[in-house]
Amino acid sequence: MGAEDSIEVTARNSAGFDSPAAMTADPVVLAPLHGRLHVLLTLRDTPPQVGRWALPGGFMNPEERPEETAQRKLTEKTGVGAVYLEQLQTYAEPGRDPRGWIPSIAYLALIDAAVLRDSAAARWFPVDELPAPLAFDHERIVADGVERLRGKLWYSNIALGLLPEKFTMPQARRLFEAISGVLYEASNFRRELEQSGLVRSTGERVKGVPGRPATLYEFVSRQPAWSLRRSRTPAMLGERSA
Amino acid sequence: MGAEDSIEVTARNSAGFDSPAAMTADPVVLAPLHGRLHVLLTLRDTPPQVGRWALPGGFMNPEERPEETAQRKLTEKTGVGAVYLEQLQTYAEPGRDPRGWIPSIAYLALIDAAVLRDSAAARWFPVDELPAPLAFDHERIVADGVERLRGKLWYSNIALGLLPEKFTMPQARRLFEAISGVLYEASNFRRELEQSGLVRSTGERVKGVPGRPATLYEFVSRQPAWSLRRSRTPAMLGERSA
DNA sequence: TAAATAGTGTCTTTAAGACATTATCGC
DNA sequence: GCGATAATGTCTTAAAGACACTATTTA
Repeated sequence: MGAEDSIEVTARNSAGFDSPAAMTADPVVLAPLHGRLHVLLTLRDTPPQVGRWALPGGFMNPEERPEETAQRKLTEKTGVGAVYLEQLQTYAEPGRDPRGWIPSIAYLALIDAAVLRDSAAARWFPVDELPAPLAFDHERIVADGVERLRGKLWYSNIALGLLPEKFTMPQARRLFEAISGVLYEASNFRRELEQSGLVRSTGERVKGVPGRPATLYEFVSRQPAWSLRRSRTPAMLGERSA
Repeated sequence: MGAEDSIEVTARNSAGFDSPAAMTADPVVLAPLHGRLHVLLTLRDTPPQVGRWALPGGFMNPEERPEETAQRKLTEKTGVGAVYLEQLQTYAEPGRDPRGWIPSIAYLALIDAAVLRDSAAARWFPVDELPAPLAFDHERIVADGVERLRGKLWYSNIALGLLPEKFTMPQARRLFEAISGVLYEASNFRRELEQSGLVRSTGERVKGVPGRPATLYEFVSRQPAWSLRRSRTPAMLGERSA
């Protein structure tokens, strides 16, 4: 306490009960850079915890949908919007913020690495080399965000939005490798992505590079939330009749 | 507005900004009953939306961890604790609560059907036959909870906590069927559960029932969050070296 | 013995890891 | 031609659906 007492914030509602002092939206902004998964952090320059790296979040307000707040804060820091945004979890442990009762809704946000621009306000860190300690409980939030992305990698098309309009198979593979931290066998990777039906060859080829030129692929559709890994569905047995 | 204006609640923090008027924890309490998945709802008896069925939630406070609030509210309504509790999502759309800015943290809670007791304050409804309309956005929250449970059914041991100390294979199978709404082929189901290593035969048998007596099984361990479905892991290719 | 339910065995399809081989580029 | 990289083909293992058949109880 002591020094941080001065910044404590409290709130009461008009019925006379305690209410949250505020609520923040904190996006875990992830992007693959140099073959590794990175997270965007900002250096805190106002109390509390000045000098620590933190998620690029901000306070919410009653008129804005929480996703919009997360998206807006993110655009303020990076100049670009997220390719993908989904709610992670809400962190509301007592004492997580020294200022008082301030729950945080965390978001998983993916950014297209191609449109990234450097920013004085923010820096990218490899997710497995964070500058410890992070502000508040942000270390745990980053870990949860990374876990969510890796968990959904093969069960949705979540990562495909990070690829450019046209891309090659090795390019897609390296993206998946950067996200998951695992190496995939090239021909098997190709087979799975082709069989998914999500992509289609354009017939064009990359040129000017050493080695056999790679074929360019494009997306059949950019619809969100498809499943890559299919499993067989029962034929004889089916939905239980209500 | 009009009639509901009278119950509007607002809050400001000591820094002079709007703050949430309150925050609620709303558990989606699920249990298999009579072979179907049911959800626990309470009838609202105070404004707003008196007479509508709602999730058995309540207001949070700054001193309590949000899971504790959810667990406590649940015990108040049912007399028992949850076998399983995990955070679902936070709902904070503007206007979701006519009283003002009141976000809700929703939880997925599973209750052991064997210890259920009837309660005047709450009733069980099949998840596909809800009394429409539910209060607030609770219909959507219930749907999200059911989806989460079904999604995790085969990728965790989440459902096994709903079985008694000793159980038979057909019993376990009917539980999975009640949750997923899908029928499983008996011998394949047995194979998967046996191969998972999560359960072990006790050698005992059920008696006094028509038909061949079923063998009783027990859990090897009750540790949470195991994975049932295993997939092969790459042998030659492995973790990327940092 | 008949009906009912539990349990075993096995055939088949297919997802997916491993890896040898071939193709096509720049230099 | 040579090194580099992409693409194809195929062998193998194992997960899992389908289903015929056997076993053991009550009535």
